[in-house]
Amino acid sequence: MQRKSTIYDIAAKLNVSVATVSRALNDKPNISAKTKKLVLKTAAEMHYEQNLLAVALKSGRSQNVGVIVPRIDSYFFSTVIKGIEEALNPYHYNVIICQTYRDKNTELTKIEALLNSQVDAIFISTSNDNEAAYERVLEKNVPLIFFDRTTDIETASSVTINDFEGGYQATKHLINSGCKKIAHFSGDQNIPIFRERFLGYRKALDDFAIDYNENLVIKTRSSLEEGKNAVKNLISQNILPDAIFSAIDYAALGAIQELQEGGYKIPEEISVIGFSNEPFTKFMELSITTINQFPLEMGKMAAQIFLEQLDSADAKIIKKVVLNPELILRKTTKEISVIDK
Amino acid sequence: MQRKSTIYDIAAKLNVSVATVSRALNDKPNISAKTKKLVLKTAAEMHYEQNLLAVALKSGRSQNVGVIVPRIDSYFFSTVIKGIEEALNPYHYNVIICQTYRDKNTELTKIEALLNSQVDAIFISTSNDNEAAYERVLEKNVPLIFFDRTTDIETASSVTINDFEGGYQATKHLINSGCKKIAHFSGDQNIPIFRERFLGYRKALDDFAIDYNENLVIKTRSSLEEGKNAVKNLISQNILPDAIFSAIDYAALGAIQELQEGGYKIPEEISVIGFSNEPFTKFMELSITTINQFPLEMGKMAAQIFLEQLDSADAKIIKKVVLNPELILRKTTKEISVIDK
DNA sequence: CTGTTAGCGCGTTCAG
DNA sequence: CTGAACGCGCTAACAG
Repeated sequence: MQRKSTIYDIAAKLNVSVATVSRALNDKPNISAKTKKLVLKTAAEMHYEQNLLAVALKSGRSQNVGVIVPRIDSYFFSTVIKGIEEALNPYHYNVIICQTYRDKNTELTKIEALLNSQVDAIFISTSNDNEAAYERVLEKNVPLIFFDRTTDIETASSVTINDFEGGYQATKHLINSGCKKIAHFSGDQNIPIFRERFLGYRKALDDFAIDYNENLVIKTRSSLEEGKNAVKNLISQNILPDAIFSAIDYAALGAIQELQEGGYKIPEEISVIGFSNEPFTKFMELSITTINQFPLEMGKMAAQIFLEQLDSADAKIIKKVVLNPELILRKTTKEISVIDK
Repeated sequence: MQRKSTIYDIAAKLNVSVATVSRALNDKPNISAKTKKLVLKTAAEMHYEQNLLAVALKSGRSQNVGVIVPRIDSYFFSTVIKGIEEALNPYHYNVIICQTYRDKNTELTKIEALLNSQVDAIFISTSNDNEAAYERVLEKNVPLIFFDRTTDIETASSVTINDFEGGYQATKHLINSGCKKIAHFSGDQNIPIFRERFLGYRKALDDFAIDYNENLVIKTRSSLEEGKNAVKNLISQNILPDAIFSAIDYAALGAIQELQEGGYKIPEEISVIGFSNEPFTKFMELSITTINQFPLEMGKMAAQIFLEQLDSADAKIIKKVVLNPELILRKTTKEISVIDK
């Protein structure tokens, strides 16, 4: 194989110094047009390519950023990553992806690994509260940007959606379309985003003077099965509602399937709203009403914050961006029958 | 902020040389247990962390690999990447992702960028034939592993699925379940994988003595709309078949929706098979029969090949792995009515 | 306008 | 067992 050529090789060949070569290659001043042209020409001939590793070591900037997510094979996360990649691409950043599977220790390991790799920023969707590690990242002055889920750290930027508002909008729509007994399939209430969706649900009930019934709130994890079980649960208790707001699309799908098997008409007898706008919600014969979390925009926004922090030198600006979710009306809910207040 | 501590800092503090520190940190021989312990202790106290950039520059290995895909927000690609990440994780490699949007020039740019970043390997799913660039990668002795789609380059490894076999299996199943007039929604026939699927379809027809009718082959791109249009096309020509083998899941879905709107019974009147096992195919009320391409395994296998090449030092071994696809039977096809030959 | 040289942080000969 | 010194490839400060 042919060894990679360096600026020394081309300097030797031309009998000039490496500084001159560097100047020519990097379009720096203080060099005659003639020698510059010559350097550029022979560099091309020798198939010279800059070793970014050396540049990184010298400059202290690796032009790599790390993105930490639970998993990458999910529409939401891969789309956020897409957004980050697209926004950072013009600035020649590479994005390194890390999966944690929601494991606290794995998350910790990945953060350390990225730090060791000298990434210029870390984007993270966490549910693990590795506060100490986040502080360490910040201490080293590498920008830390939370997305989707965030923590209480004041000094880190974040991009999230207003989950409370999402829960509120979903519930309000069900009420406005005539539903009066609304169940909620909640995620793990220890996780802030699910807590917020639940609180939005509560608030909407309050605002429209509908009594809260805790028996109608069922904790479900992100799976089709849990949605089915939740419906079975309601049926067995003989408290089937006229609407379900599921904080998780997959659980909404399970609920719909279970209801259809039971012969219930959707949305006439029971309306269903999911959350996240997973691709399948659009493709169903009975497409599912759900909440758009704008993952692409979320990724781009997060990248944008990082870029702004770069510009502002050391006066690091913290931004807490909260995106507004969007209710996407489809076939599992009825038309609005009440004037929107 | 506190500056990152280096081996010089800890050497100074202990009044030893950096060589000693390095030896202690890297568990090398020729060092007394006592000083080693001391170094390790103070390194921890000073929150020392290895700068992988320096290690990389020194060793010539960055511990980064690049993965180039058309887009990352697709189930297939994100799952392949997941497989690569999981397989390489234990060996402390980071994976850098690049998107090309199938643009030839973007692909070229990304390859160069990865090379400049000194990645230890490049994994790529291409449809662009940047042969010259691939050769350059190989010349620099960085392993190049194609997955999903490959080229004719002899000296690069690849992991693909047997698309011909996939097309054959799908068509054969339709025939065995009693279908006699089978349409094919093909992708772009200039792309090898689609060409192969088509050829598998042809071969199955031949093997079972069914006449080939080119009017039943319709070129569709990867979208729901194109599947709908293809069905409309067949109906308008009055040559509606009793089965459709679509080389693309999305087109299969479009076909199903159009057929259902037209009041046709699936699979009784018309069977449909897709290709790729996109997540939505499983979730539909009428779940879609399709072909599993084993993306996770594909990623892991590709990573495995890279690891093997590392072990074998310079005697680089080329591997061309072809995975066998799997027919996943669901509700859009009928039971087998004929003994499988 | 050009060349010399000193690091960036680390691993690794080679002496001792 | 330990230390001095070099080099990975590049940029930048300083001299000329």
